Amino acid sequence: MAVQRRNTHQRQLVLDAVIARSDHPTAEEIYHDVRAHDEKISRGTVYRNLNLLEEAGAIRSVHVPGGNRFDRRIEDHAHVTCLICGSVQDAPLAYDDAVDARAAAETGYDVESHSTVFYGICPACQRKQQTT
Amino acid sequence: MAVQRRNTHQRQLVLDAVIARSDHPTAEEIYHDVRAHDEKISRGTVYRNLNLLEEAGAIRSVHVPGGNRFDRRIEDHAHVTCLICGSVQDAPLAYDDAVDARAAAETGYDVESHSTVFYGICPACQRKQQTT
DNA sequence: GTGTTTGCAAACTTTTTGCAAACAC
DNA sequence: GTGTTTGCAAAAAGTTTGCAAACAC
Repeated sequence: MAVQRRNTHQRQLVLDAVIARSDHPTAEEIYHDVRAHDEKISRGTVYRNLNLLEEAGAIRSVHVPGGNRFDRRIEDHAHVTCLICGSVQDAPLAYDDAVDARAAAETGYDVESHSTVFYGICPACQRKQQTT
Repeated sequence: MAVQRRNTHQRQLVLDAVIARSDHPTAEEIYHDVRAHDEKISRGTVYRNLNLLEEAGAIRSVHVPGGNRFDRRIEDHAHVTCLICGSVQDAPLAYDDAVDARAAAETGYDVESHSTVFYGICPACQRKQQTT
């Protein structure tokens, strides 16, 4: 059975902070944003709630070089990340359920989903490289 | 200009340790394996060389929940990871270059490659769940 | 000989955790 | 009232770094 969850002020603030951003923030960035609304909330509470909200399916996280990023979009979708500055954005890519079954059949894993990350250089970092 | 690289005993040991494993080891596991051959090598040296070898293209790393894993296979390919124990394995999935161009066109990023990770439950963890 | 690399240890970053008080239901 | 959640602070985990000695070329 799932653990019972209570609706606390702090949990709502963390969820709101993730929803307010479209740029896939880090835990530290969420902590910073939440502190702007509540000077007393602690880092531990932010981390605990990010993990609980992810478990509950209210938010998701993206694993990229440089750490974990949180995502308000909970449907399956791809991302692109910058190899220089680490920025993360949504990327268009049709989600193909069929490949999950194929991967399951060939690996023996009970596959639930998949995630694709594109690696490249973001527009801002491209401009900086040209200046070099 | 790329930094000049010297062929040290320690660097070779780290590379050999990655090549010797097919299970996508963590940095700590590589450190442990290398220590079996050289009691004096330090953690710092292992981390430095893993990063240098990855930069040089001799090995790759996979970013999954739970941390970074190293991979002796340097060609593009997919992975499957266990949501319970964190194990990582190669997964069969045709690598499609065309999607990189599409992602680049729609995001403005200069996309170099992509990586797909399947999430699921590995055979061993499936068996443990049945016992519950 | 020159410049890179190593071992060591300390520092840093990020995340988790124990506990008593505060809070949601 | 009962059991969850919070803030705090410490600890844990993972990785990086400064430096003098050692080493590769």
